[in-house]
Parts: sequence; structure tokens; C-alpha cells
Amino acid sequence: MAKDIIQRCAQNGLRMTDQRRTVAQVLEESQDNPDVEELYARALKLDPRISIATVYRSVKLFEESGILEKLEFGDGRARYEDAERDHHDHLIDACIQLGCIEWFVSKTATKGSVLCT
Amino acid sequence: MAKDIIQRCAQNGLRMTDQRRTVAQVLEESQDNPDVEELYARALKLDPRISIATVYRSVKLFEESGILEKLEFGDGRARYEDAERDHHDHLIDACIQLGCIEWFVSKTATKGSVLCT
DNA sequence: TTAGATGCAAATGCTTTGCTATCGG
DNA sequence: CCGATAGCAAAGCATTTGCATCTAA
Repeated sequence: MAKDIIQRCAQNGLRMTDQRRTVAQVLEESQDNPDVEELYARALKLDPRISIATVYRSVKLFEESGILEKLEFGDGRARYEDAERDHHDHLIDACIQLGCIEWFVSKTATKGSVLCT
Repeated sequence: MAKDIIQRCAQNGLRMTDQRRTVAQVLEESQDNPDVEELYARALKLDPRISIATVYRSVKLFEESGILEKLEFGDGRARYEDAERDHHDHLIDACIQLGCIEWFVSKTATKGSVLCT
């Protein structure tokens, strides 16, 4: 189990505010990959004082500290997830989106292979 | 060698205008993956009458017809490439961006492997 | 105490769209 | 001819930023 986000913030010497704690909590409680607008909506329920600008600033800061990773699902909205989480599902997403499944199948012998199941 | 883009447009029953021909030509002559702004810049040299809105509309149309594929490099700008081209380089990009190289290395035995060279 | 964080609103950057004139088939 | 397309400018969306006000350490 990964150390929690707030703990890693401290480790990285980040100043902890109520807003950042809220964003961290929302991220940990989210099993899906909400976009920033959705993170903001969930954060608002925990702390009505937070602004979307702060959510943007927080996830960017966490990403720069290596705590989160930015995901691009091709819909023009950024998503973030705990950098210590498994990347399996997203690799599969990448394969499908880029059309690489066929490539893998057809060039296994020379380039390698991957099992996307 | 893939059939050229203009040919595939005809195959798909797309009405061909000078602008669409220009966009198609620029795409075929580009070995890199220019974003739309850059496609527009290159198209302008071939036909100063073209507008960026038309470039956007053209690549979207080509994509919807399966002639092009949209690429996301995580910089907020869309890029397009011939759908019949090899995807090798982009898979590698995806691996690096998603941090999957390590995943592959550490889980080769159970999940598969890929040679990103 | 004070460097750094927040909220708000305005600004930005990429992309889409409404409208009218023009063009391809 | 006539519906589809182009150009232009305005609108849309996600994200960033300037500035005055707070707050963590």
C-alpha cells in the first residue's frame, strides 16, 4: 500500500494548507480518474471555500513533486492519479487508442510482445 | 506504400476542394508530427487562401473517415498522422509518458514484455 | 513575521462554430 | 443548380495568471 499523498507532500517539503489536504483526500478517495472539474466538485463537498484555481494549482504542484501523474485520455481534459499506483490499465488504454494491439501481434518476433488482458 | 490521402478521400466519397488537397499534401510531405498550427503554416505556403479553421475542419473530417489518426502528446495540441503508418514510435512515446517501461521490466514474467529500442 | 498560498476574475491558448459568400459535382 | 465548404470573427472550454488578501511555519 502506498504511503498517503499528504505524507508524501510533507516528505517533499510542501507547505500543507487545508485546500491541499482536501485535494489530496479527494484523490485518495477516488478510484476512477476524475478530471479537474470533477475533483473540484468533490473537493467542494469537503470544503466549500476551495476554488478551482487552487485545485489546478495543487494537482500541478503534486505532479511536479512526483506525487501524481498526469493522464491524457484524448478528451481535452487532464486527469491525475497517484504516481505509485499500477499503470496496467492505462497502458492498455494507450494501446487501444494508438492502435498498437495489431502492431504487437504482427511484429512480435522482431520487436517484442505484450499481453493486454 | 499506403495509397495517398487524396485517393482515400475519393474512396470515402469526400468532396475534394483545393484546401483539402493542400492539407492532404502537407500531411504527406511531413515526416514529423506537426500540430495544427504548424500544418496551417505549411499549408499557407502552398495556398495563401487557406484558413486555420479549414485546416481544423479538414483533419477532423479525415480522422472521422479513418484516413488520419489523432495523436495526443500531452502538450495540449492535437497532431495527426496517416492512419496507415506504423505506430512503433508512438507506442514508445506512450510507454515513456505513462511510465510503463519500468512496469514492463518488473512484470515481464506475468504480463508480457516489449522491446522499446 | 513573511514567503508562499488562495480567491477572484481576467487572460490565454487551442479548437469549434455561426453566418454569409463561394464552389464542386 | 444546390447542398456542401470556405473564410472570418466570435464563441467555447480547459487551464493559467495577476493581484490583493490571507496563512502556515
